[in-house]
Amino acid sequence: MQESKFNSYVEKLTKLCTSPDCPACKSLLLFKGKWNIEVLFVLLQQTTMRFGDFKKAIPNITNTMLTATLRDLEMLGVVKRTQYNEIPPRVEYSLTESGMALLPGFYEIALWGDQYMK
Amino acid sequence: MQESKFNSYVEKLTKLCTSPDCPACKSLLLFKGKWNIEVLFVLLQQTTMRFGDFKKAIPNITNTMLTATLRDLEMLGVVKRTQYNEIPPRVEYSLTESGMALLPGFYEIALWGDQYMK
DNA sequence: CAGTATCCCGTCCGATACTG
DNA sequence: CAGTATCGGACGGGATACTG
Repeated sequence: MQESKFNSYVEKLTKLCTSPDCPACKSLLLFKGKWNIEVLFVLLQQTTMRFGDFKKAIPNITNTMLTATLRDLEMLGVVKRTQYNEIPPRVEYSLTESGMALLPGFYEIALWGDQYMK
Repeated sequence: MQESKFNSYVEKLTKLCTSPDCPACKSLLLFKGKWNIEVLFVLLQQTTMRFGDFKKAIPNITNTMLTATLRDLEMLGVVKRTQYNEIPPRVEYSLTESGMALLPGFYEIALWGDQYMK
């Protein structure tokens, strides 16, 4: 990476991140939970999923952790929960606009990993 | 974000992330430690820093955590540690090529936060 | 200056059992 | 089906004191 490009990125990033609790830095909350990214990732590829679908896609996750993670992602505004009042109950999870907008950033980070984490 | 663009991103990302322990997904290790990103961020803006500089820049961090974080980032290959055998001892930390290459991804994520985490 | 060495505590998280 | 409730252990991380 050439120096001028690097410096221009640093400058832009510095302008964005004015303090550890600025909106830009809050995006790190996404990475906090142990399961957040994995849950988000399977949802990215599925458009809409139910509780049981997540459990099938991520066999190691427990009920407790899956619930907590989904609630967390809902609070963060990246996942939408839709409940249908039927018997048996049906609940569907999908990405919000904000959730979809994460994709370019995730891809960039994943690309980096693919290059440098071999 | 339009659907075709979204789908093309999903496809590219899926190709990259074949399993939870593929190189691409290993990039998440960067976000694991509580202080990793903050340490990395101050280093981005400084090119080279010493132990004491970090402590000044991040007042709340303890010796233990700073050491552990720097070691972790060194293991991940994003930070380089250079020790000069002088009295008093001098140690300098700087970014590696791989560390600098993180910048575009970080910026993308920060941009997202700035837009959606208000 | 640049760290170790200990001690200790809170929370995260897993396992299991139960429910509307 | 889609969760809650409860318990207990492991581990991340803080505070303090010490060292080559």
